[in-house]
Amino acid sequence: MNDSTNSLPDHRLICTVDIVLLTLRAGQLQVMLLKRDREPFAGALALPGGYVHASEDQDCEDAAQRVLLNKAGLQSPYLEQLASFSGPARDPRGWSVSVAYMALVPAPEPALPGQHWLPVDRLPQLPFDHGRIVAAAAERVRNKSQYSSLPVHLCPEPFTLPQLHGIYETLLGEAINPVSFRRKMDELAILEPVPGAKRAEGPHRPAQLYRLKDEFRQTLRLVGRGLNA
Amino acid sequence: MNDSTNSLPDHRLICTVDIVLLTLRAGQLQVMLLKRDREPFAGALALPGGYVHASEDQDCEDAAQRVLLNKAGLQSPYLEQLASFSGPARDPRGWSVSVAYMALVPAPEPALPGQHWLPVDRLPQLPFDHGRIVAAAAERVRNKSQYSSLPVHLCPEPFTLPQLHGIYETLLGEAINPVSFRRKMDELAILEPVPGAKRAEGPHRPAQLYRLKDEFRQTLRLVGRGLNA
DNA sequence: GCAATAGTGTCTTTGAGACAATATACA
DNA sequence: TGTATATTGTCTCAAAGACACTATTGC
Repeated sequence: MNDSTNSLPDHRLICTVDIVLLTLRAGQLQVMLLKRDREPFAGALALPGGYVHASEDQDCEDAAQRVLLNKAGLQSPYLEQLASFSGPARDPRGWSVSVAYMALVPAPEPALPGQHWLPVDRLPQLPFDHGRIVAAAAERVRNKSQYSSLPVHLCPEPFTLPQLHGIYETLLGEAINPVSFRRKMDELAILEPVPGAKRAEGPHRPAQLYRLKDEFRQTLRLVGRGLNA
Repeated sequence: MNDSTNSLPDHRLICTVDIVLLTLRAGQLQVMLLKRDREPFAGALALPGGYVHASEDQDCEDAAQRVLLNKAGLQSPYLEQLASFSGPARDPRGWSVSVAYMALVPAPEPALPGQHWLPVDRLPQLPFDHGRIVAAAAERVRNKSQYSSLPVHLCPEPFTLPQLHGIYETLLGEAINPVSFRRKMDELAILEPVPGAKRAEGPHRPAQLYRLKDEFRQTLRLVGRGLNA
C-alpha cells in the first residue's frame, strides 16, 4: 500500500471527511468518538470519518451524511461544513485533505453501544489532527450561540423555554437575562408552541412546550444584536 | 490523461485550491479573474487556482499563498479559508475537491496586465463552479462587514475615517451613522493615527490619516453589537 | 469671509437588563 | 394554603442615531 502511493501523481491526494458530532449532556458540550477498527491508529478513539468515495458520493457533504448514517445511525441531523484540514503529517498514510463537518444532535439517552461521548474541553490526545478539528467545532458552536438559533438543534423536542435558556447559558458559559431571552426567541419566530402541551419539573407552574418550525430544521436564524452584551 | 485517472484508487482525488481575490474599485466589490492558459476551459476567465502539490505545500493554505504569489504577485494579503467545494461534475477532469480561499487587497491602481477585475454582482458565466465560489466569498465579506474589522483590508493605507466609512457603506449597501462609526472604530482600537498626516480631498478641513496596527494585519476584531441595527 | 467636509457634544430613541407582580402546578 | 418555577409588565440603564455646533482647509 505504501509503495503504490509513491507512484501516484502529485495532485491526487487522500481525501477524507471527518464528522464532529456534538451534543449537550451532563451540562457539557460533548463530542462523539468511535474506536477505530483499522490502521492507522486502530483501537484509538477518533472522530467518525472515512474516505470520500468518488464512485458513490455526489460531494463531500454527501460523504459526511453517509458516514453519519453508517457509523452513528443518524438520518439527517443539523449538519454544516466546518473547514478543511490538510498537510503531509496529519495522516500517516500521506499528504491528505480532510473536509470536516459539524453535526448537532439532542443528547441520545442512553448512548448507543460503541459510541463514546466525551466533553470537548477534557479530551485525551486524539489521533490525526482530530484535537484541532474538535476545537474548531467547539469554538464555532459557542460563537454562533451568541447570535443565532444554532443551539435549538441540541435540544430534544419538544422543549420548554427555560430548558433552551439553560442550553444557551451552558454554551455561552454565562447567565442570560431570562426576559431578554424570551423576547429574542419571540422575535426569531422559529418556535411554535405545542398546543396544550406543558411540562412541570416539580411542584410548580408547568412550562409551555415548543418545537422547532419545520422550515428551520436545517437553517439558522440570526439574532438582531446578539443575545447579551 | 483521461485513461490514467480511471485506474486510480477511488479515494485519491483531484485536489485544488481556488482563490477569490477581492477588492473595492469604482464603488463595487470586484473579483480578480485570469485568462486560463490551459485546458480545461483554456482562454476563459476564471479564478486563480491550481493543484495542491503534495511535494511542496505544507497545507492547502500554503498552496493558496503560492498561487497568489505566482499568479497575482501578492506576498501576504489578508487570507482566510472560505469553504470546500466538491463533486464529480465541477471539473471535467473528474471528481474533485477544491479548497477555496478568500483574499482581500486594497484596489491596485492600475490593474496589473492580465488581471481582470469584474464586479461580483455582474459576472459572466464562469467555468467550473467558480460562480458559486465567488458568490460565497461575496456573501461572507458582506456578512462580516456587519460586525467586524474585515473591510480595513480593502482600504489602501494610510486612509482617513471618512474613506473607511464609505467602504463599509458600500459593502453593506446602506448608510452608517458617522458618529456611531467613529465610536465603533475607536472601541475596536485597531487603528493608529499617522502622526501629523492629514489629507484634504477638496477645499475643506483635511482628515486625519490612519493605519492598521501591525498586530491586526491578519486578524479580525469583532464589534460589540454590530455596526448598525 | 464663504463653502465644504472633518470632527465633537449632547439630546432622543431603542432595546437590553433588573425587578416586581401574577399564574399555576403539586404537596 | 405554601412553595417553587413560569410568564408577563414595567422601570432603569446603556448604547445607537439624530442633530447641532465647532474646526480647518482652499478659494
